[in-house]
Amino acid sequence: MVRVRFAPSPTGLLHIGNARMAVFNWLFARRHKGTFILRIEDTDVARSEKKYMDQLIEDLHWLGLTWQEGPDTGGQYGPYLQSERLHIYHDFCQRFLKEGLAYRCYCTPEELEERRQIARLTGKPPRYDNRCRDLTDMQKKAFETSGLSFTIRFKVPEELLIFDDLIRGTCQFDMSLTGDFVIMRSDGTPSFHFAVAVDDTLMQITHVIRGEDHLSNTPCHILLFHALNQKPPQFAHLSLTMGADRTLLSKRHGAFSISEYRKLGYLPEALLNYMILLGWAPRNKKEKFKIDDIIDTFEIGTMSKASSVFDQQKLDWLSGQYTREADLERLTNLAIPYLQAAGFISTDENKIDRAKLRLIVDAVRNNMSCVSQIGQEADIFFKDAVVSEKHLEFLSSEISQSVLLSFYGELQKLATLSPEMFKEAFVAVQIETKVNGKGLYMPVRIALTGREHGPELYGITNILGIEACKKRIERFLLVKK
RNA sequence: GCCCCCAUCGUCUAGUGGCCAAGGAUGCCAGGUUCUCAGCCUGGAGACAGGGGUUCAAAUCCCCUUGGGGGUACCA
Repeated sequence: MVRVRFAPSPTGLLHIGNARMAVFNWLFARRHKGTFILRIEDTDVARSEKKYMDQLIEDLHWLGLTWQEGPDTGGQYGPYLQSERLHIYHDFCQRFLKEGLAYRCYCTPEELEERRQIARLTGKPPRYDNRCRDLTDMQKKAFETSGLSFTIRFKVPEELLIFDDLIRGTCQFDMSLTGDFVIMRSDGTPSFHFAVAVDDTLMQITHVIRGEDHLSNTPCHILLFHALNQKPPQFAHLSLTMGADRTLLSKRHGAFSISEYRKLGYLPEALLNYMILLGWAPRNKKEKFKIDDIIDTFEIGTMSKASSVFDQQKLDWLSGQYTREADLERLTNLAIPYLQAAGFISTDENKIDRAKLRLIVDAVRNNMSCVSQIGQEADIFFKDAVVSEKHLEFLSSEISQSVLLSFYGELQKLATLSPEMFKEAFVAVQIETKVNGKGLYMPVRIALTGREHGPELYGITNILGIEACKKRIERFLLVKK
């Protein structure tokens, strides 16, 4: 039975890079019909906040991920908040101490820092020198009575540690370069390494899927698993995601938190699809897919070993694809808040003409890669054209005037204006004025929208309705009929 | 400095010794779609980091160099 976990620290908003790790854990669990667990690593009380945890859960759910065990869903291996597991780490630590696997270290952070500096300057590995490992009873007693605070360190054997990574193959580390590491901080909270090993053991994790940044922590964790009499899980270290400047993706690169993308109106399935594309390629080469399409062919071992650059343009392309195919009712609902914020429609849901809104959304969806762009695309339907000096001059020309006048004449013959009627009317205008192509459409387009670009004209007129069209044209008729 | 990981078009990738004078996607450029932008369709430019080996044969295996990334904490 496969059991995997995503174990974030609630110290900030969930980022694309981190979310991607969650996605692949989830994907792996689904692929192997296993259990996906959410565990919150909040032992760093100074930086952890409840609001980030809540946001994290919301973001993960929004992406469409679900877990079988977690702080919100419960489960038989809980609690799933490390801050509620402190006594567990404490007990294991006592056992380590009793069994001689760990010891108290009285070195102060300042001393350690100084020794690190010296090691670096002399070209030696900056490891802890294990000096508290073999204190004499006299020395121990002296430290005890002095009241100095202490950490607990794990005794690292000087051996060559070899392990197999599902993505990277065989990895080996010379542990003589590592030095005894801290498992309990002086404030009694566990270090990351210790908490992870204890929890992964107790929660019976079978596969640890995480970022490559943890690769060099892995030997330490394996040592701890051994000390816990636990067979280490299988490891899979995924390559990391970078920004355009090839540095690790971070806040500096812009809007990369999941909630930011949500606010921008990206569809979750598009984001999810894109995140999977980073580091993995579907066998059938179809880059736009539903999870169900790929779930049977997903093999974690085929993932890219090289880190990848996050490409906003490609995300926008994919997102545009999804936006074009999305259910119109859903898209319309998503668009409403943006149109309200722009002041284009009523904040009272009951006063919204939904039928008309659907037409508008449908008319402009081709030009959008995310829903927040609806405002700048759809404003032409809600306010009269603001015409520039240059356009005014264009509309005043003899040809433009003849087209506008002719079109206006056609409108007056009609009671309504369907796309078909519009096309017929334009044929009539074309015959009457002998103008065609750009010269024919552009005066009408600019008079109606104030822009040279936009959706198909017959769609615009259909949505505006005949009266509004007449009114907008009238503004630019120099000789009123 | 020390340790580890990595290296195919700008970007994401296919490629696991012959099917590769390297395929797809995105982005870019051009043409088409007899209104524009977008969309869609067609075409184009664009890469095996460099050097040594191994082999009849190397993008693929080995070594070195270079480049990138990560770690090196009482952060996770």
